[in-house]
Amino acid sequence: MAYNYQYPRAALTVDCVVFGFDESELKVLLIQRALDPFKGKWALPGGFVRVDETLDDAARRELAEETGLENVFLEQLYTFGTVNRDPRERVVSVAHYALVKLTDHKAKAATDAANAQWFPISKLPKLAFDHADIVAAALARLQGKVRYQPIGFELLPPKFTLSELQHLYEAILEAGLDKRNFRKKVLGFGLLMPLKETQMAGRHRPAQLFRFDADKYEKLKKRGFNFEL
Amino acid sequence: MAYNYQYPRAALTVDCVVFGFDESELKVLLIQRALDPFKGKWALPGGFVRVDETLDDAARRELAEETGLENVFLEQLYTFGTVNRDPRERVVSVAHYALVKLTDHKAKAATDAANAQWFPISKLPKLAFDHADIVAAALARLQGKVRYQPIGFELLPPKFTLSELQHLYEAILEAGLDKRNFRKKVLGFGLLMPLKETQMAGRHRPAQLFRFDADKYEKLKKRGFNFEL
DNA sequence: TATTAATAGTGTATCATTAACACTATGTCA
DNA sequence: TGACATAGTGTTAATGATACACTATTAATA
Repeated sequence: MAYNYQYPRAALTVDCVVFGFDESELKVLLIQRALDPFKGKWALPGGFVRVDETLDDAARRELAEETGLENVFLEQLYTFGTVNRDPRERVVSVAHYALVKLTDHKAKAATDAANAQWFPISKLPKLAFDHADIVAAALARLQGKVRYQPIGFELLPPKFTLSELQHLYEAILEAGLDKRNFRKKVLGFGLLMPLKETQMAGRHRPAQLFRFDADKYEKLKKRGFNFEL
Repeated sequence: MAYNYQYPRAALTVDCVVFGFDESELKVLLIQRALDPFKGKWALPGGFVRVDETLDDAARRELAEETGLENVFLEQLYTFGTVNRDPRERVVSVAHYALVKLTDHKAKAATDAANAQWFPISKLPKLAFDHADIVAAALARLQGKVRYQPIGFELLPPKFTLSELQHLYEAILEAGLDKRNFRKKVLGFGLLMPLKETQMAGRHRPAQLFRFDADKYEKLKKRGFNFEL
């Protein structure tokens, strides 16, 4: 690898596909652009990487600045580097995806991120740049990952019912799941702790609440345990 | 996303983990560095991304320049962006991994890439920068990918025996496989075409040669066929 | 207070897949 | 022609996946 300063450099950004789950729908958080190009268009939250921060740090900083979100599940997805992604100059973007609990975010949404809005994944508006490609890649990754890693819990509140969990998986995988088989499988992992509370909701039988045991998950993961759905 | 030219920019490179397979061993192609830092140390082939080429193009160009390899299987792996990867300045590297048929490469090795050398994955020298991390990530990816996509053929000559294929998978997965179950499974995919030739090798029964049917694979892949090992 | 509506919760039987296992076949070389 | 080295081949048992239907509990209402 030779060093060479004579060439112009690409600009480096991070973009984030933020997933949330609410009312049986998978949603994505978008920002309305204030400046050209694509002024007024919806886009992914993101921005420039500073020379003194890692890619992960940059993604978290932009997320906090533009949406008020902090301490979320965040992973690098893919780096998008086609030459004309940006109409002005060469910009390479390291895309990430994040999973957030919508319940946490709702309070902050009004304050920090007036121009941020959740859209159902099936009804996204036209997006700026190649952001539609990035969302597609993120969804594919989420669908793949959810099959063998229990990351779905990042999208649910700390206490949830098995029905809510099943609806989440059905929304992500875009497929119906058998109730009995689903419960058998997820309870079999031993990562769901039943709480003493139940969730009362309207005119029907209340449901058992569970929480996800993250400590136990970490221990089992280290032993190479398999969480394939 | 706001544009801002006032900050210094990170330099952007690509690096490639090139895998090969020979004599029952998985190998990685390394370059001996001619310049400081890490002068004389072994490193991954790679270099700067130009403003008028995609990341994929950059990786292929560097591979051709430094190792003489062309038309190889190449995929983006992960982008490494810790702040002090490079002792001189901020450098973000988009890592790729490549799979090559060693038989193809051997002829070229002497001419194009005098300072390139294959190392068994289990006996790598100390590497420059964070290249050891990159190799580890590439190996993990290869091990994961090989379970559900028939990419192993990229590492074998066009004609190969089932024993060679099994040894390859054993080398990648670092695990022994049952001969009968392995043959049953891979032949069951219907992607291996038996040739009329056999491979004579030394003092034992000659083995049936096969070739991988890439066209058939593409067709089945589009229909969502599952190639899980 | 009996009925209805709405979701929670539960078990079994069949089918498909995976895992374990050992011997015969065919060539070369001494 | 016997020894050696690798190729090639099926069956059984265990495990995991799939398909499937009814009862239980609550709130609302008649």
